[in-house]
Amino acid sequence: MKQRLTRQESRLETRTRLLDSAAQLFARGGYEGASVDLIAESAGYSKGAFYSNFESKEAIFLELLDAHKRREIEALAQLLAQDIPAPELLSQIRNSETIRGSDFDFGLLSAEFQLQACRDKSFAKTYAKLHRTHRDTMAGLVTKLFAKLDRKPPSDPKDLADIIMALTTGLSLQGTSMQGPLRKGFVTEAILLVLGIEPIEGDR
Amino acid sequence: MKQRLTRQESRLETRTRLLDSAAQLFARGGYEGASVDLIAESAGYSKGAFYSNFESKEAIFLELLDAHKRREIEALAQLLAQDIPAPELLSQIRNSETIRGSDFDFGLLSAEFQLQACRDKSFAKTYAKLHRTHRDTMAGLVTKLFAKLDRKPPSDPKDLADIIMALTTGLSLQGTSMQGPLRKGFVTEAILLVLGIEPIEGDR
Amino acid sequence: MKQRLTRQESRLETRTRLLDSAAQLFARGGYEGASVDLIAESAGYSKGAFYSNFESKEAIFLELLDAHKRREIEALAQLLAQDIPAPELLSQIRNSETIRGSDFDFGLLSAEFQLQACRDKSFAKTYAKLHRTHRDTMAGLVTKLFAKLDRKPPSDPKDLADIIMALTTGLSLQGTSMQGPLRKGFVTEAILLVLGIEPIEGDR
Amino acid sequence: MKQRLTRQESRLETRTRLLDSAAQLFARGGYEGASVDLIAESAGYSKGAFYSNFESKEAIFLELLDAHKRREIEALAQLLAQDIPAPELLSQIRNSETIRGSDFDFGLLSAEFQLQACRDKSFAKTYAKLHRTHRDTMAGLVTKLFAKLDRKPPSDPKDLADIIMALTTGLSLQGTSMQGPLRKGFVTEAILLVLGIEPIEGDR
DNA sequence: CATGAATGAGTATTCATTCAT
DNA sequence: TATGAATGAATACTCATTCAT
Repeated sequence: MKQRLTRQESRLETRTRLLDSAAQLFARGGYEGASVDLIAESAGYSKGAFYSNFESKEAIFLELLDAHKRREIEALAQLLAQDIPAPELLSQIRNSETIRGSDFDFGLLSAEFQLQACRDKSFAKTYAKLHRTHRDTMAGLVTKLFAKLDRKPPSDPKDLADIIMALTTGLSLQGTSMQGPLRKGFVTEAILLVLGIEPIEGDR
Repeated sequence: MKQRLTRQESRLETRTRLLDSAAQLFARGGYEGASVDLIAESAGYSKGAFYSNFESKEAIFLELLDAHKRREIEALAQLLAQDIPAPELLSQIRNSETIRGSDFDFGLLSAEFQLQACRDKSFAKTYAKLHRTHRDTMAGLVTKLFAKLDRKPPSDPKDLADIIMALTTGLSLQGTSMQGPLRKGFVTEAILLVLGIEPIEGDR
Repeated sequence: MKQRLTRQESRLETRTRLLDSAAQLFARGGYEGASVDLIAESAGYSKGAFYSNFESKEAIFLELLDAHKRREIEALAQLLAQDIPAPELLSQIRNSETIRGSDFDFGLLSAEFQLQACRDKSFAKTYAKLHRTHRDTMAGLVTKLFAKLDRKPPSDPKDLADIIMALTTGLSLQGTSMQGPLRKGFVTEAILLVLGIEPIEGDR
Repeated sequence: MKQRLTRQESRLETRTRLLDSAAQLFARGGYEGASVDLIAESAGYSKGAFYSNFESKEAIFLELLDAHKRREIEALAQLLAQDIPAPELLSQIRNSETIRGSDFDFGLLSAEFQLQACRDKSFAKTYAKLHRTHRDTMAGLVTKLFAKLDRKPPSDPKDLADIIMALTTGLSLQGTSMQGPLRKGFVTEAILLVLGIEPIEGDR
């Protein structure tokens, strides 16, 4: 019969809870709006626990950024790996972007990251690297997509990737700052517009 | 012989200087990054002067937001009023969005506004109203543009307007958080892509 | 009839009180032992008042050090300027060293300064400069004293000055760490011993 | 065949290593400057090991103080026990005080002890007792020295002992807070000055 | 005995805001 | 109206200590 949590497991659980709390709070209140105290408390721990798991507030923020970007890249890479027809691929792009909109908004978090990167050199460096990786993966996706459609991309795939990412962040920011969430499928529609692809019937 | 400034004029000058300083500082360091002290000092006044002219830090931020959006709307309205050929109209869209990139970045400020609006109900309300006006004006522009080109817009002009605005903010954020400014004309190119219009020769 | 304190006077008073509190608390509890909170509170002000008057804890410490050393140097300089017979000069040396032993101990403060200087480069630099000035003034005193006594100093006056200062600090540290204050006149006696001068009758 | 360390030996080794680390760190950074974590880590153990061996940070500091003073007393006692000529005895006094200046500075540690004793009653008591023993031993040395030189001490040997000890600490503090170490032989020279003994040729 | 995760009180410092001048 | 001294709550971070493993 299984004992209580081992030390490793317990530490991992603490880390995870802190990361979850932090993600929510950063998304809701921004980098400045989420205090270490609040993060720790809302995860059910003391400030000390926070600092025994993360070097600083910046560190947890960066770790979150990293994890977020990795997850997106991962999702895109999986899409690329599949061998499915174009229309289905199209319908999946949306999901890779707007996943997990349930308890907190990744788009907002992303905007927050970028805003912070504008102001902090070391943030900027880390961010730039991740962004580049992400962008390249997405450019690959775009290339593949157009190959499947047997058409030529309307612009350099890397630029298209940049535009798609900017659009995602921008719409997310806009949607949240306005009222509720964006009209379902709006982001996809916008992306297809950029790519010059007719929206698939029934997707609107 | 010219008198000294009247009291009214003097007050206006103080306000104006404070607003200018605040705009620059908010753009550079974000809402939290610009302290009242700094704003006042960099305008050549004391904290007291600030509080004589504005009720709070939030108030000046809101006023700035208002002025910024109004200026954009105004610029767009003027574009609409002109009777110029389509190509020239196109080349002016960019400028209406990214003007004054010299000493501070409106795109960033806009992102900051939206982020702040996500977190503050009363901000959000003010922002939503302004955004709607702005969007509608831009939608009008889009409609007119397509009329001139004698083509059908690829989507609801209001949606296109939303997308253009999101794109502008998103690219601005992306550009600043990465390295230097965006490739010249990149924003325009992206907007034309969205609208399904071929980039004009020589604009790239 | 005099009004309330002017702003300048009021500010000065605050500064003075804060400096006094800090001096006492540093002497009693060391650099680390005196918190900014405590300093401010014991002076009857808020933490904010402290920071509106001093840039940092280090700053007030350094200012105290400076003032303390200046006062000592001043006192010695005045002794030098007088035209009094040797015996009286001798009897005054003590007082110049142990002044104001009433509410807090400068010797301790001095030891604290030096200890801190051992650990902080910028402290060390400031301290070294002050020490050198102080030492040179005291060396001048020693030279003059021996001239009056018509004798040759037993060693280089600068070395003698260093020794006298070390002795003062060391004895002060010793005296305080043991029980009560040192036996009256003990420091003088020690100094005269170093200088090879017989203690004057009645001084013991 | 040699066994592994017995439990006792292993415990002793842990204690010893912790004490060594602590001595170095206290000397370098002061009482506050050396954290339990650092002490343990730099000895190659965890915080837990520290608290298995010492009741508290204060306890290890006190134990260090005790050991340090005991070692000095022991060294002096051995000097006393020897039957060597005066000049050689003189040259050995220095070493008994300033030994082990290699990897960390006892003079500084001593100042730190005294400063701490000023602030903590129980520290003060322990310190006073040790100091008295030390002083008396040194006073014995002084007496013996003058007997050998066939001269009368210039003052009460106990006072002379106090002065020598204060001088040592004071010069050590001064030397470290200034730039590099003291001029070689300076402490000895100073002590001889206090005792009214001409520096031996070649010692300078 | 040793580990190291977690605690929680403590530290220096910042900053929007107030108010007597 | 403008000043700037003072407030006090908030913030990121440190560290001696405890205790389940």
